[in-house]
Amino acid sequence: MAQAYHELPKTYNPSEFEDRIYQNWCEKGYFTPDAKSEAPSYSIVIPPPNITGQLHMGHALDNTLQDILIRYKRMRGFCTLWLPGTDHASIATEAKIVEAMRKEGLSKDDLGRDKFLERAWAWKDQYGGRIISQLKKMGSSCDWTRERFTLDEGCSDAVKEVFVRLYKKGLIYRGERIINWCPHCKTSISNAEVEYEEQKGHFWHIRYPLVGGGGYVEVATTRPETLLGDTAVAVNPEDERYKDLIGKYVLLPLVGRRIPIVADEHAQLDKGTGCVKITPAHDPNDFEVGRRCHLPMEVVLTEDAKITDNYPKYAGMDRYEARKAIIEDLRAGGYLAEIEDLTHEVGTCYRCGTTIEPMISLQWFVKMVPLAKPAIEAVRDGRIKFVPERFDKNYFHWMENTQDWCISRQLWWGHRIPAFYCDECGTMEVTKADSVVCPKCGKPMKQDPDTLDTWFSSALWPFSTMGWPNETEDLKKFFPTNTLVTGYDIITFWVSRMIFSSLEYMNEIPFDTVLIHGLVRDAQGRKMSKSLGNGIDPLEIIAEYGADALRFALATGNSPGNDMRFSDEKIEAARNFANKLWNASRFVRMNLTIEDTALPAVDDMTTEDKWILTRYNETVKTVNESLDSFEIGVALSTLYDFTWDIFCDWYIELCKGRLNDKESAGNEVAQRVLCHVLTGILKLLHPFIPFITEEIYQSLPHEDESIMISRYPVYDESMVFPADAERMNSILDAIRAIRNRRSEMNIVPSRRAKLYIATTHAEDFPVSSYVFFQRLASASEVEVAESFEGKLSADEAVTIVTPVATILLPRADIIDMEKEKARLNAEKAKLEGEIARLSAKLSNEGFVAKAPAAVVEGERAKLEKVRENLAGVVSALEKMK
RNA sequence: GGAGGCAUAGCUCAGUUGGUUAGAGUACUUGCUUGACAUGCAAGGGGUCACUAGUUCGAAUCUAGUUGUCUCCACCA
Repeated sequence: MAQAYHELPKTYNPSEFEDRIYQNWCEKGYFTPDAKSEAPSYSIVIPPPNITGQLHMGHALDNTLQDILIRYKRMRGFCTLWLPGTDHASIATEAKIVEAMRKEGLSKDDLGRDKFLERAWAWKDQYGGRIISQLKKMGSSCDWTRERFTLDEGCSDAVKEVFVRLYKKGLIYRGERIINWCPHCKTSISNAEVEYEEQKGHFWHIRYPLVGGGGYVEVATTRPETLLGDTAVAVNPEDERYKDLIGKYVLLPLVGRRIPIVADEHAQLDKGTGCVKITPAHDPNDFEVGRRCHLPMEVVLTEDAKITDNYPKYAGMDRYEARKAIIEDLRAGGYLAEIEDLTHEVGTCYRCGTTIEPMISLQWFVKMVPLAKPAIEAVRDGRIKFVPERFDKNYFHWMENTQDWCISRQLWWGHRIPAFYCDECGTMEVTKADSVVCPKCGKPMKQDPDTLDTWFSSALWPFSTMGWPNETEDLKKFFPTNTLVTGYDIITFWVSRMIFSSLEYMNEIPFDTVLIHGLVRDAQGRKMSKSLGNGIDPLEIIAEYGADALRFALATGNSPGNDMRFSDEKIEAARNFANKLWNASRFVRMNLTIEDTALPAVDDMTTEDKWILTRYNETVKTVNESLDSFEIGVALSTLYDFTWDIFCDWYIELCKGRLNDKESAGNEVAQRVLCHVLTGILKLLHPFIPFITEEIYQSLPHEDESIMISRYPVYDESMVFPADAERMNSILDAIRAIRNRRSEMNIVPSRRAKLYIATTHAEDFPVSSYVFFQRLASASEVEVAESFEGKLSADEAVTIVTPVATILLPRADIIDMEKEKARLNAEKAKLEGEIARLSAKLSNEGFVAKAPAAVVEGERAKLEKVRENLAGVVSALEKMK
C-alpha cells in the first residue's frame, strides 16, 4: 500500500526534521531487535564511550561507520544488534569524579569508600545521559533500551566470574613486580597508559669505593636518589676489565652499606663505564637482575614518591628534593665524578602528566602467554580478520611480545578485586561472594581494596553485555558478534584483550571482522586534542550543517585504516550534496501525479529510461559489493557520482521534455522511472545520511512505513539494457562534443544553431532524441542523414566528430576558419598518436600472446574507434581545402 | 634501537588480485540568473604518480634500495 505524501519545503533545513524523525524511529521501536527472530543476526561491538567525556570527532567517526553498517545490514534483512554502553571504570573517570566532588567541597578521604561510591553513582546518573543524547543527534540506531554500564550488576557478575575462573586455573596470580606508579594519582598504571616525553636531564657519574680499598667503580644514573636502594653493582660476565672484581664488595656512598659486585648480562660492555648500579625495587631491569642474582629488595620511596623513614637524613623529602640533597652530599663526599647533560624519554602518566616512578609493589597479574597463544592462532588461521589486513602485524607484534598483565589499580571507581584476606591468620580466598568468613579461624575477612584495570572488564564487553554468565536469548542469537569497528590506536588496549578473553571464557571468537579506521585530524593534519584546542565539536557541526552532512563528511574520502583530515571544505561539500539531493527530489516531487510506485512496462520505456535503469543497477551492484567488503568510502563516492552526475545532471534534464508535456503518454512513464530511481537512490543513501533520505522518502509515494525498514536495493538483471545504454551514450557523447566545441568558440548558449548529424548509425539518433539536442546542446533544429554532401559545404560549417557521427554546425559569422583548421589538425595529431600507441601495443607479440584475450580485444575495439574518429577528422580537413 | 604506515593535481584524498589518455572534491580560468538547485549549470587549464634500480609484453600498482614524513613498541645504569 502506497502511503500519502506531502510537499517538501523550498529550502533544505535539517534542523527542522532531524530530531522529529529520530524520535519517530525510537517510538516505532525500529532499533530493538528480537532475539527470537528467524532472520540471520548481525551484531556489532561498540566501545563504551566515556561518560565523563564530551562527544568528540573520534566517537563521531566510530559511530558513523558503525551506524552505516548496521543500517545497511538491517535493510538487507538481518536482525541487527548494536549494544550501546557507557563509561568504564578508569583512572580518567575517577579523576573527573574527584574533580566534580572537589567543587562541592568534598574529598575522597573525607567521604570514605562507601560514601564516595554512592556519590559517584549519583554523579554517573546525572551526567551519564549526556553522551547518549549526543549520539542520538547523530542518528545512531543503537538499541538504547539495553544500554549497559560496565559497572552494572550483570557486568560485575561477569567480571567476578572471570576473575575466579582464571584464579582457579592459575592464570591470575598475586606477586611482587615493578610497576609504573603515578605518585600523583597514587595508582599503578599499565605500560600502555604511560606516555613518554622528552625531558632534559643529567647523567650523574658516581664512584662507589671498593671495600678494603683499592679504588672504586664508577656508575652513572639519571635518578641518583635511587642510590639509597642499591643492593648491588653489576658488570658483564664477559667484561675483562672487571672480571676479578666479581664477588667483591663496594661501599654504598652516603648509606655505608656493603653491596656485592655481581655478574649479569644486563650490564653492557660498550655502555657507560660498563658498571651498573642495581636498584631492584625501583627499576624493572634491576628487578630482573635482582631476581637472577638473589639480591634483596630495598624500597626507598613511599606512595607519594617521598623518601622512606629508613633513611632519616632524607626521610620525607620529595624525590626531587632528595635528588638535590643527595647530589650535594655526594659532591661533598667526593663521590661525584662527572655530570653529563642529556635529553631522554621519560615516562609520564597519561592522565596527569606526572613522571612515573617504577616501584615494587604487590599486585595482581594475568599470565599472558597461555592466553595469547590461542588469540594469535585465531587471527593467523583467519577466523578473525582485520580490515585492512596489514593491522594483523600490529596485533601479532603485541601479542607475541606481551608480558604479564598487571590488572590491579589503586582506585575506588571500578570492579573491586574479589579476593579476601584474613587479618588473623593470613588466609586468602578468591570468591564471587560479597563477604566471606575465614575458613580457618572463622573471622570476617577483608576484601582487597584494589579495583581492576578498566580493560579487564571492557574485554568482556561482547558477552557480558548480553547477560553472560547467564544463558540468555541475546547471547544465543547474537554471540559471537560479527564486526568490531574501532581505531587502530585501540588494537592493543582493547581488541586483543577482547579476543583472548572471549576465547578463554566462551571458547569462541568475539567477532569475525575488525574494521580499523584512522584517526581524525584537523585541517593541518594534527591530532585533535584539548591542549591544542584544535578539536572540532561534532555538535556544533550538526547544529550548523546537520547530522547528515557530518556523517557524509566522515564517511567519504575515508579508506579503512588511514587517517583523515576534517575541514570546513569537506563538510560544506557534504552539505551541498544533501542540498542537491533535496532540490532534485523537490523537482521530481512537484512533477508527480502518480500515487503508486509501479514501474512502467518495459515496452513503454524510452531509451533514456532504459539507460538510467541500467546505470542505476550498475550502481546498486557496486554499492552492495563495496559495503559487503567494508569499503564504505567507495560505496559513498559511487553514490555521489551517480546521484549528482548521472541522475541530476543528465537524467532529470533528459526527462524535462516529457514532464512539461502533461498530456503525453510519456509523461507518466517518465514520472514512474524518475520516482523509482530516486527512491532507489534514497534507500541506497539511507545508511549514510538517514535523516534527509527518510524525510524525502516520506514525501514520495512509498510502500514502507519508514525507509529505515524498507529493503535495500539489489541488482536486478531484468532492468539492465546494454544496447539501449550504449545508444544513449552515443547521444550523450554527441551533446558533450557540441557543448565542448561551442564553449571553445565562446558561443553563448542562447545563440542556437541548426544541427546536421551525418551518421551511418541513424538508429542511434531517433526523432525522439532531437529534443535532447535542442534542450541540452542549444540546437534550433536537428537533421539526421547519412551525408550532407552537396547540401552543406565544409567551409560553411563547423565539424564535430564523434565515434559514431559527424556533426555539422552551420558556420555563422562567429567562426574563425584558420582557428578551426588548426584545431582539427591538432586533433588529427592527437588521434594519430593514439593510433600509433595502440598499434604498437597490438603488434607487440608479447602483449597479444600473453595478455588476457579480453584485454587484447578491448584494445582492438579502441583502435577501431579511434581510426573511425580520425577518418572523420581527415575528411573534414580535406573538405576545408 | 625494533616494527609498521604514508608519499598521486595548488590543497584534501580515491585509485579493489599489474591492463583506459591516472580520477574526485575543493581552489583556479571562462561562459551562463536555462522554471529543482548560484549550496547551482556548462566548459577548461593543472600530475615525470617522492627518487633510483629491477621483475614484466605492460608498473601509480609488484621487488630492492634511497629520501622525507607519521604512528606503535622497546630502551635509555
